[in-house]
Amino acid sequence: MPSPDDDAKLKMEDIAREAGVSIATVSRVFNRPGVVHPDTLARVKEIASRLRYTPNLTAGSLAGNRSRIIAAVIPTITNSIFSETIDGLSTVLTGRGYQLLLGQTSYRDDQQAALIETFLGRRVDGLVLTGITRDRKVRTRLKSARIPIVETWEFGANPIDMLVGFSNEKAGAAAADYLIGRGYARLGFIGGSDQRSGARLEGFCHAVAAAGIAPCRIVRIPSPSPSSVMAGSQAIAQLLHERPKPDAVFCSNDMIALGALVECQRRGLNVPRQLAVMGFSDLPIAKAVAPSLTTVQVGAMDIGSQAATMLLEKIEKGHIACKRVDLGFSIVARESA
Amino acid sequence: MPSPDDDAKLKMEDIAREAGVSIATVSRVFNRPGVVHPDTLARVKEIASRLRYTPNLTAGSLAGNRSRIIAAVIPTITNSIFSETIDGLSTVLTGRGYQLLLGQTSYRDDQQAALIETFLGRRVDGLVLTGITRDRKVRTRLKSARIPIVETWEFGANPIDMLVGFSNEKAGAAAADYLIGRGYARLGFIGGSDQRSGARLEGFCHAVAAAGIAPCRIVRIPSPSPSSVMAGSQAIAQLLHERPKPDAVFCSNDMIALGALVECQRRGLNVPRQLAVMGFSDLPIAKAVAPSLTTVQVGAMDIGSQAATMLLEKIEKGHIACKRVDLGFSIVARESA
DNA sequence: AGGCTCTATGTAAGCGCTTACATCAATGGC
DNA sequence: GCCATTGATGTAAGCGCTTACATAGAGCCT
Repeated sequence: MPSPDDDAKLKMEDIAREAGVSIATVSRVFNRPGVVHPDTLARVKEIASRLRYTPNLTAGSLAGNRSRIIAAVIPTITNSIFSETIDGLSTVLTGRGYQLLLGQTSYRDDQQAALIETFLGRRVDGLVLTGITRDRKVRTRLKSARIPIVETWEFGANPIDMLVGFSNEKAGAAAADYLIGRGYARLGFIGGSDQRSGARLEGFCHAVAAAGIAPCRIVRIPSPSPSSVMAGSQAIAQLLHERPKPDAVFCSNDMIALGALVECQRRGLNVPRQLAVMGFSDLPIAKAVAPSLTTVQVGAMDIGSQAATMLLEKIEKGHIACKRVDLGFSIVARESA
Repeated sequence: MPSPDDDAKLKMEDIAREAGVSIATVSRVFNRPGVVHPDTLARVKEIASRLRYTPNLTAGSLAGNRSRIIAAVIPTITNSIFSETIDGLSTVLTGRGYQLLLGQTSYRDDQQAALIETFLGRRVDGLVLTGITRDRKVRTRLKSARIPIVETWEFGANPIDMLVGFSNEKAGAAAADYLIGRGYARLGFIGGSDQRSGARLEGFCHAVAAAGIAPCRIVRIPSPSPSSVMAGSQAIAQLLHERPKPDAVFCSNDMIALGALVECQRRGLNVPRQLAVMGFSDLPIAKAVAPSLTTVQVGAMDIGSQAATMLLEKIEKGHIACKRVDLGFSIVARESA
């Protein structure tokens, strides 16, 4: 009968003894295999795997002052756009030997600050934040932490460190311009109440004003919403009460737009003839519904992979050529608008 | 001009010196505030916050042999059912002072094994796995790791440690029985090719056979599918070629069902009159679409929160009363079937 | 042969905490 | 008044690694 927890308390020392080398050499085998003699390398590896030894990464982190952990702070993972970003992040990180620590804020600033504090205490090697952090105190704290940080999902002038995203304002304006260009003249907007939806709304309204048409009708949904789809249906119902009725509506995400679509169908309204509906983010579902959803494509997953790539470059090289990446957006014209 | 990274290298020693106490006392202030004198407690806390001291959790983990990190391994975060589970997990863990390390397998067993190995090296306090692990080697490794482990999304007899889920087979059978009870007699099945979808299919087919009706038509979608919705549309198209045509179809998740719904709508087929469609998991969207989706409700988020709760109980008390929790499922009858 | 350089490995000093145990003063029972 | 008890704090030994520096041998040049 083998010891019940043989591998549990195995340490480098045990491998070193067995292989007749020093602890340092075993450490090198795992961290810089290139510098150890091929024979030694093979022997140590063989012994380690035979004994089922797994290096204690916590000890390694402490001694090496490098955790190989990246933390990401997002509003909520249940919003598909953020899970896409996390997917992109996670895939790149895992491929490069890093792990992902995940925190959700539920759109609450105090939660965000608390999570950041914990992650800094954990001595993560890098941090991915959703949106641009505006809180002065948090910004200061983050800057003095001196670790690579990427802010995402927005684009602006003064990131804490690095930035990957796009201009939500321009995207909102582009959506308005697209609708106006298609001949719609009574535009509605349905959006969340977070910062980024706000920016889209702003851009949207500016473009509407610039085109000299009537100001748009607005419905905003409280941020931690149980179901965006349902909220979208309700919001469109509200918008349809207005006179004159809107002939097109821009929704600040695809799920809301989907809710709008469904509600139109339920009321027998033809989309886009009687009401055009436009979404935002181009989730896989946008292309699959009928009528397919005209939307603004923003590469949610790319934001994640790009953020990971930048973080790793900065961590490993110590500096990075381009701190701000504008991934842009594009209008995907489909059937709904 | 303040030191540029004043808080970066602050340690307990600095706080202890400033407060005129020993390091041990500072440690107690953070870990067992109850045992230190109220005056001392207040003084140390004040100094720590004034100096912006954050304890190094990595050092704490090493010394205390407790990381306060739980790792979760899921196939992919982009599948809503798993992001709901992660949401449940994350919310409970954060509320109790734990962090979540996330890993995606993309439905690949080698990836799963590699992730588990890394997480064990990280000395996580607990592990959440998706599905029941069948690989002998991995099971052995996991058992000898002697940390609390919860397997999820299935229910069976011999978990590695703990288990929270439901019987996919019974759920599949229940879906078949429901459809049969509603008078449908030519049943189709569309599902993923993972273990759990397989179990649902099995239950479904058994129930169909038991009812003495014709065996069901089956379409299986390769597992890492870019879009379940699209795949659902394509699969239903395939199924509609069969003769006699199915009069009802059970989809192993709501997104596939949604794709089926859309395709029916596109072809002008009335749901449920010409074809009944039933989903699985009861995502928020199921209730919101038109026709609303009849589905099997399984509490994806509850699986996460329950897993977290069990893990923490076992970690903190050392044992747990009930190692296997069957969350069950229920049929939610709506318009589509 | 002496002195270089280069490669492979060993030595040992931490990394910043936690915690068992020791200490000491105050308290209370008898 | 003495001793046992309790509460608050200090002492110091690690936790399991990484890494700067030291060492030793091999190969090469002059």
